[in-house]
Amino acid sequence: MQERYDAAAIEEKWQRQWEERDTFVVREDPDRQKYYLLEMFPYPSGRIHMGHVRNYSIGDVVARFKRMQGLNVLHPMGWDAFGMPAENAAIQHGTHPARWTRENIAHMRSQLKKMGFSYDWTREFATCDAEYYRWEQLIFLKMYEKGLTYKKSSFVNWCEPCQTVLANEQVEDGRCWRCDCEVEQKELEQWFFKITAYAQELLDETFHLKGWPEPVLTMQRNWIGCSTGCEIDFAVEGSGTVIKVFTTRQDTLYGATFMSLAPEHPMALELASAERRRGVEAFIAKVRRQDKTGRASGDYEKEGIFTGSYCTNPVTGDSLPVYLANFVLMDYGTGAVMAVPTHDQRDFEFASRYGIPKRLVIQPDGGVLTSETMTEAWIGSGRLVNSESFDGLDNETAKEKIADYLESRGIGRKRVNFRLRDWGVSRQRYWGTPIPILYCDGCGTVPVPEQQLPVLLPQDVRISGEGGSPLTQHESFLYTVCPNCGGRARRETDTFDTFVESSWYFVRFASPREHNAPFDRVAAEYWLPVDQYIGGIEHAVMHLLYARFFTKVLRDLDMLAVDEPFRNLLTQGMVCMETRSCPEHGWLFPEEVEEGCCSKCGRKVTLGRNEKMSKSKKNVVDPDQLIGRYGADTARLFSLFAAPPEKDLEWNEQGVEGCYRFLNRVWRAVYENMQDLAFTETVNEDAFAGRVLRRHTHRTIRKVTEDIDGRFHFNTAISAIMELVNTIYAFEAKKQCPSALREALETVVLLLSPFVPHLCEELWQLLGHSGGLEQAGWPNYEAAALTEDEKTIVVQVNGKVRGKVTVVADADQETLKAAALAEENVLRFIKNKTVRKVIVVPGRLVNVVAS
RNA sequence: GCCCGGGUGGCGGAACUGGUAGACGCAAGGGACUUAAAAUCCCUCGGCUUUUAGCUGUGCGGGUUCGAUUCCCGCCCCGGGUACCA
Repeated sequence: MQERYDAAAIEEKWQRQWEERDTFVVREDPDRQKYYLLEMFPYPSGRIHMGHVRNYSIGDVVARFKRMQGLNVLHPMGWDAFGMPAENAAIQHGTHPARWTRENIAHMRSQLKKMGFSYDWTREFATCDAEYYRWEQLIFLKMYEKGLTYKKSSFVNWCEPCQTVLANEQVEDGRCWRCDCEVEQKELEQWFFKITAYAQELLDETFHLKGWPEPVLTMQRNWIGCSTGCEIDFAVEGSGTVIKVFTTRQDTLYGATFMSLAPEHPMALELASAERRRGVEAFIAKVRRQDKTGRASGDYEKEGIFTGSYCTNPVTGDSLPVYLANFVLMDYGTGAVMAVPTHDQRDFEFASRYGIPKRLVIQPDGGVLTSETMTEAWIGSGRLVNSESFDGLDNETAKEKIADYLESRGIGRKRVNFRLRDWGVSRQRYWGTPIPILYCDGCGTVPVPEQQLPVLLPQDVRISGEGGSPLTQHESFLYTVCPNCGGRARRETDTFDTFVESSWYFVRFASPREHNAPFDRVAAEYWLPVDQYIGGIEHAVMHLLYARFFTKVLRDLDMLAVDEPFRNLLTQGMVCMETRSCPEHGWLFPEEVEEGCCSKCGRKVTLGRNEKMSKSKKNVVDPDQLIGRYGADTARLFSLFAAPPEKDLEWNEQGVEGCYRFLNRVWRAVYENMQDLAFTETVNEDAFAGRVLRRHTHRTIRKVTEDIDGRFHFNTAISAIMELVNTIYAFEAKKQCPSALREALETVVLLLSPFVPHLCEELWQLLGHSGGLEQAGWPNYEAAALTEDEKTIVVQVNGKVRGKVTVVADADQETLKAAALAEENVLRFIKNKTVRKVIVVPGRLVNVVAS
């Protein structure tokens, strides 16, 4: 055995062995318990960053742990390869998105391999493979047949000078990130998935996903946003039309004194009176210039305009002015809100601003509110007033009674409304899955026949960033023959939202080479659902909700008998690092800073706050350098030791140093004890020292097993192993207790192996085992080895620690109490006081209450 | 704005169900070994004080409790998401 720990040599050796022996290649085996472990696959941005290292290190610990426990572990990896950055790179550097993406994948694959992650690489695929996206097109066609996808118009961010649609992140303060021109809202016909048809089921199932973090479920419930209320008809005066509103506060209907509509409401213009029309048009145009995100998040001042029309409050008969208001969104409810200034704060402010009357209809218990003296809306409960026959009812009862009354009169109906909107999947972009639809002058919208799939994304395009998607100008792609009438047809040029690819990739991994269908049903039903899914908290709602939706769609298309895709979910925090900037050169990479100064100009560098690592702010650490200097095992260990998975992780180079030192310490612990381990005969094994070491060994097995399994407290698991290593170093009775020493060392190697597999495989072999770690299996602790003879109990007086007593481990309450009251320092504190009460927590503490 | 988290020494974090606050590691200081350095090993390490001990301390202000980092109420700050970044 070599004296020095040589990470590079060991890692290369074992990575080669794993590859040559297909160690992590799996297939379905009905006789073995399966375990499907999945980490969110990466976008191939160029190089892996510490967020990936962390995510995939976490996953690999679980994969290796479960394998050691004897499970049949599926642990695949692939690439979420369509998306905007590839197009941005094409615009900036002229590289074709396909080439850019393939090169990035090649580099990132080699980086992941150097980390020693235990993937079944035979299952790898990229979503930009036609062999993948063709099946996505097929699923779309099946959804189309079933009426789960449809077209409607909706608004997009539009930059007129660039002639292109902008993503929300490309809009900065309402301006285009490239040309800095004002962004406007443009109406386009777009494809949607009917996720709202699944709103109730998606919501109901959140109450059964026991393996998901509660905050994620809460976020999904709030996102789906189920509310029960009424749809109420308000007749427009002097016309035969009605405005339908949705409200959850029908108990305040008698207090409705105006109506507010979204500026995009289809009736907005027709309601404008002749003399107000120009003002209304100007207002609508103004709101269109406000970007969607900003409007929804209340960045803009709340304002509105009177249309000149009135509608009738169906219960009071009062005439209500109809306004357009920028804070009313067409996407929610009916796009029209009955406004009750006295009981809704937004309406209160709006009414005050525009001089609209207020009418109090709910009086809080014991309160004496009047509409004239109110300074804010009363949104709490109370009894109805000014509401005719409903006066005196508490408002919750009134909700029910008024809903019944509206239904009986035919002017309203009870309704459940979801905040969740249908999923718009059209993107006016090149680098995505083509939507398999044709438009024929004679036949209209025609789905591409299944046997003509895939609709291949053409490669011969130039991407300029101007004039929209190059597909709209690609003649041979654009024009084809209508399968119905044989006439000329034009292809859909929109591509899918990339969330569509990530909504079913976990199913494809079960049979990634299947050539006749999206997946092999038997394989998929063997592996699914995913037993443990691991990824960033930023995906808590959208990706995870879409994936759940898709799984249910596949089920209803009779393709897969699975209701929920992910049994257990772990959401990890961000990896952060401080930012650095130079007054001359802007953001700087860490390696561009020398002794606090910019390496380019020598100016003093300003340190910024800690932020999520991102290429744009250059606060990134390249794992390659880390692996080069310390090895993959150290990089893995540090990313796991520095913080628990769900918390944000702040980068700190010195912590890495410590982890590297620890691995050296483990290496030396084996190296230096090799001689002593050679003694196999048991000499005086019952010695007290040996029993103490064994107790620590078995306590560590229990602790590490509990920390890994289900709780993912890797940082404390590693701490516990460090403590055992410290104990081994301090263990003096090596010659007397060689088998206790061997047991302790081998336990360290086994427990540490999911974290630092290369080092541990090597040490396991050096310790004389030929079978490898997976064959060795995960150790079990012996309950008998854990028993203690004595325990130290804390004694408090009035809740403050005043002493400690050592008693036999199973001491009863009376013994504890007596020992506590006899403790010297405790006596000092209860002198001249009366003992009122003594609280005994067995095995922990005694608290003497005295006054 | 709305929804979801988080805030503990010089730093990362620990304390699992209300029961010793600061495990483990980093940094720092002191010492040993060495011609020297690296590596390694040992000791100290929240603050304050009258230092075998006491007071104080988990973002801030209250509350519940024998006892609160943990539970409740009200604030402040930071992070994530907010439907076209993935």
